[in-house]
Amino acid sequence: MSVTIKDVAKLAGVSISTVSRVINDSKPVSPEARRKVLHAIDELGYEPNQVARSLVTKKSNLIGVIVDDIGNYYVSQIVRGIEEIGRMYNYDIILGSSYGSEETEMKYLQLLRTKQVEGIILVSEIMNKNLVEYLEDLKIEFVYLNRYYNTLKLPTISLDNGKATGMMMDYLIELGHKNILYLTQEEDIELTIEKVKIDAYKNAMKSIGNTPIIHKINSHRIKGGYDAGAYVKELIDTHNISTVFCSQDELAIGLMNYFYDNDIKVPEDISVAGYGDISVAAIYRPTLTTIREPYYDIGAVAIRKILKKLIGESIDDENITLPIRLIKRESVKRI
Amino acid sequence: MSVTIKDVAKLAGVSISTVSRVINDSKPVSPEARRKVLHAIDELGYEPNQVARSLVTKKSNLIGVIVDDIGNYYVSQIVRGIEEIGRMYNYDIILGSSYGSEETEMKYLQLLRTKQVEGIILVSEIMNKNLVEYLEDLKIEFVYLNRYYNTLKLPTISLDNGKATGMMMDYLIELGHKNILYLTQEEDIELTIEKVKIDAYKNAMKSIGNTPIIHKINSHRIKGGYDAGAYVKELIDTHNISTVFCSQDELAIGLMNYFYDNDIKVPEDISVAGYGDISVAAIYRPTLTTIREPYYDIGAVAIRKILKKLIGESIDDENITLPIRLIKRESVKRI
DNA sequence: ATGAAAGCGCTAACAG
DNA sequence: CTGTTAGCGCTTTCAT
Repeated sequence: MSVTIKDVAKLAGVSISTVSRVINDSKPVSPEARRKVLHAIDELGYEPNQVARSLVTKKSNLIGVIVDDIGNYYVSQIVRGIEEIGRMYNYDIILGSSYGSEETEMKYLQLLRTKQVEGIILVSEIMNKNLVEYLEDLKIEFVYLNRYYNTLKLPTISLDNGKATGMMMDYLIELGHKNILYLTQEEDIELTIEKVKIDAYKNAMKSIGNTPIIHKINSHRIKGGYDAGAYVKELIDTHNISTVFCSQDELAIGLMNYFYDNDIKVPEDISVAGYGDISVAAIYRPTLTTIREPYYDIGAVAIRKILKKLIGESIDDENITLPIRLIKRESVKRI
Repeated sequence: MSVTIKDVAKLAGVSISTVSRVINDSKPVSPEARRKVLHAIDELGYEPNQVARSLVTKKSNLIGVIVDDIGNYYVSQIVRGIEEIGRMYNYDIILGSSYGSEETEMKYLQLLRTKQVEGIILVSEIMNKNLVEYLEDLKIEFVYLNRYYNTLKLPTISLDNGKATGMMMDYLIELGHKNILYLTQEEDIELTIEKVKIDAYKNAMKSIGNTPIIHKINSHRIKGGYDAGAYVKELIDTHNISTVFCSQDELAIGLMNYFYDNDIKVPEDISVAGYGDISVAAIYRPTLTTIREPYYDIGAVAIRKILKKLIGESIDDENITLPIRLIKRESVKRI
């Protein structure tokens, strides 16, 4: 049996209310009584039972986080942001991974409700309509993060992906590139964040009087980039491409792997640019020129948004504009 | 106000005990009553409050997981293993990262106690003596996982690192390598898992009548491997080294980066082997020959161990021997 | 098979 | 400033 508030009260010779008061600093307590209570707590090694406390206060100090796959680098960075800021305000996170299953996402969502979490952050990669509906009329605070899909109806943290794409294009053009191939995943274009990026790419190409050359594949993984290699190589030859700009770093890495395996030198023979700045981007050789998406900050802002509703104005809003940065590395060379 | 068991009871026209019985299947209930209760639950969208339930049953169905850094690939794999198995038995995880701070580890530990977690898994990278003591006389089930240090007093999941090192050495020797440099991090050798690996390396070298050549550095990160590059290059030249065997993949990748940046070709000029099979090992070019440590399984076994104590024999023991595998890739070539 | 009632450990009026 | 008391939502005897 673990030690309860009663044991402390008894040992200290006061009532349980007094004990409660000192551990919560909720009401004035005489120095004498406080001393005795503190002593008793120390003596007994007492730790307040948060479950009991939650039951009465309705505050679990728990934020539920459902992610696609904690093994993904960008996901882990978001979680890290959530966690670090959460800890500052004494909130802990309870974590679940869905691995892309709609069913699992829903299951976790229900579960988190029963655990009385005060807020939910969802890091998803799929477009789960059921879930969107479910969330909409949920009384719990939540933020919906999705790297690929736009969900206009749900509170989220968004970045100016169009501007970022434009930055990269400006850079490439400045280095003398003209025939730039854009490699992207094909998805339901209307719902997709990719739409604005594609538009930005097209605009940039038009601005230099060039025709956009887009190749869509059905993957945003490394393997997808690799498998697209052969066809991309054809496009390079037939269209005199000097740079392949990939909509995700994973595609870029896959493509560079293909090039390496087929003796095509990056950036000597062809430049490659990515988007995301996943961890390998700086480790791989040649290092990958890319756009850095501030995953850590996205997580941090997401939980701030929730905490703000929960504990109010004491959260520093800062109205952070999330910094998207162009990271110049070795995979793109001047022509 | 959310809907409680009382509301269900009222609507169904039965007592709360009856409702409790049907949701827990704890005692026989007449079909008629059951039907009414189920209907009411459905009508109201009732979800039992787990906090209240935990308070009385003393079962939170929560496992606390404290990790060093969820952003580390191997850590995320362990967590994934913990989570997937936990979910099978209806246990959720509450996660905290310590980022190498002893203080944070301790803080989380206390916190998890107050949250009434039923078990704790610690994935640490440091040797936190205080914590080891604290854990020792804690009544909560726990497993201590540490990739670098041995803690004989604590329950853990251990691998045969010596055997794995031997496997790699046999492979290298079989390919004709004789002068093999072992690159490792220097630590308090007695407490370290590295000790057995170094011994295995030495034995293998002696078995072919060669003198061990070990270079110790004070890091197990990519940067450490990179920074060691210049000196390693000297050793290669002076000792006619044909392979550098690194005690961690991170060191191997750092070293290969150095080689790439200095126009030394792997594996043509020098072979490199790693240990761990972190995610980049298969992505990097050349792909890294290494030892695969079964991180996912380590997590899975860790939580199984705890659940076994918690729910008893119903957990399939399997007495899994964790598979350590030699992964042959491109970074090592036959001489 | 079912309901009444006690109690899990704690907080928050309420009365002094 | 302090103690008494009434719950929070649920499970679990104990009667019936």
